Amino acid sequence: MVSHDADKMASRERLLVAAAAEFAARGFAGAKVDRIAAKAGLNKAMIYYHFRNKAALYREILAGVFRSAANAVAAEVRPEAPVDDQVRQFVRAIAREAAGRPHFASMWLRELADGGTHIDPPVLEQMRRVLAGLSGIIARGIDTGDFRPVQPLVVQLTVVGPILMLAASAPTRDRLSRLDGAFASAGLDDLLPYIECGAIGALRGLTDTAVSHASLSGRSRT
Amino acid sequence: MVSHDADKMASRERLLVAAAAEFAARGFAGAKVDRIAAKAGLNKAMIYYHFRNKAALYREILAGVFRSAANAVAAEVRPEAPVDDQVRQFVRAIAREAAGRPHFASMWLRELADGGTHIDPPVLEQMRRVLAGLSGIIARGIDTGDFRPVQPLVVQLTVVGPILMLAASAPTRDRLSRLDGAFASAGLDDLLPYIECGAIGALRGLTDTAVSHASLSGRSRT
DNA sequence: GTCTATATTTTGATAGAC
DNA sequence: GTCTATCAAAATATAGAC
Repeated sequence: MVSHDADKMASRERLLVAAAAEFAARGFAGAKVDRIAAKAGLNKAMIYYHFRNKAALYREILAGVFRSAANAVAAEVRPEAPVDDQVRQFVRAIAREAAGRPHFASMWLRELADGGTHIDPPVLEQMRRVLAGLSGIIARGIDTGDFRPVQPLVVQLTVVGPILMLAASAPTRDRLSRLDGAFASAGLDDLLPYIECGAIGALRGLTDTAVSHASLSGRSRT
Repeated sequence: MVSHDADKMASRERLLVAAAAEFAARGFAGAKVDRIAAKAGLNKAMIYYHFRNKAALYREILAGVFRSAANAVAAEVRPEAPVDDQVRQFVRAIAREAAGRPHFASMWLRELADGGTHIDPPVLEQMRRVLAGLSGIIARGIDTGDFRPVQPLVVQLTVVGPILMLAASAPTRDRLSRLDGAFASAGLDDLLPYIECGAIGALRGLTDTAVSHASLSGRSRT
């Protein structure tokens, strides 16, 4: 975190910030190095002075996004707290990332849609840490007899999915709300209680709706 | 649905199929017209014979994706069924789209990340229909006294979000599962009961976790 | 309806002066 | 460290023959 080369860091950091905005808004292919440089108030050549190429710049940003998320989960979840609270802490950690880092949601969603093309070992390691944090919560909840066994990935999808969609859709909904008010009316404050309620309820098994899904079983892994 | 010009439709349809795959896998900017033409076994110029340009082709596919989803919801949800079942029918309609149309999830997620750049009135109308279907279910559930008032958009995010993430992440998880088994182990069969359980539980208000979220209230609409 | 050939722009990347 | 100038490749789109 401490800057070794204050001179170098200044422009490098500006490029990272500008690139994060550009990549999040337009994706890897849609992002243009000229635009990144302009947004950073620097020349295009500076990108290639600080980074090997466009892909390397993207990877560095992607790793930072997931590292920050993994750190947030690790810092916010208290293993000694009641398991219900741990779930809320996990949800809140993700929500805080989504709210505080405008690029977080878009970059995660894009990476999925792209088929994880840019996921290298450093990025993978951070994704692992996020999922591991949640796995620990569930394991402790099973230990205390509060939760039933559920695949951590399933819980992660149901928690992270809605948060990412809400955050990423904010610009779209703002634009669309002028045409149809139904799209506008939601913030994290509305969503989080609902997510927590659903997640904890499903983990405790309060509602048992695991009935016939025969009609879909043939296509479950497409 | 019936083809007027059998000759014309053949190549046009092949282009639409090829383009859907290309756009879903690489996004609008990442997709290349040369690749679309090659995948359709046609010449690049044929794209401009059948469509005004790349953007028009994309818009037509996007409208089809959402129209199909809206139709599925309208067809599958039975307003006279018990409200719990209606929720399951909605979930299943979305899940069937995600499972049966490989491009469905990626295109929706990308459109969000892109800030809805390509959403024109026809597309918007179909998005409206999906949300309206869910709004109706909730309204009927409130009428019968089974559900409490919740913003339809919030419910849609919690239902659709996880399904899209699961479907879109399938290729990524397949690739990553060789490195870490925790990413692989989930299909729609695992996810759907969990989503239904969570959604119905939250709609009925079985678990009340709507406690203090003061720490986030300041950043809820960022 | 379908293809070849080509015009035009855009874009990622580099060489080299300062 | 930063910029100017420029290259080479790629990509969208069109004109026109068949």
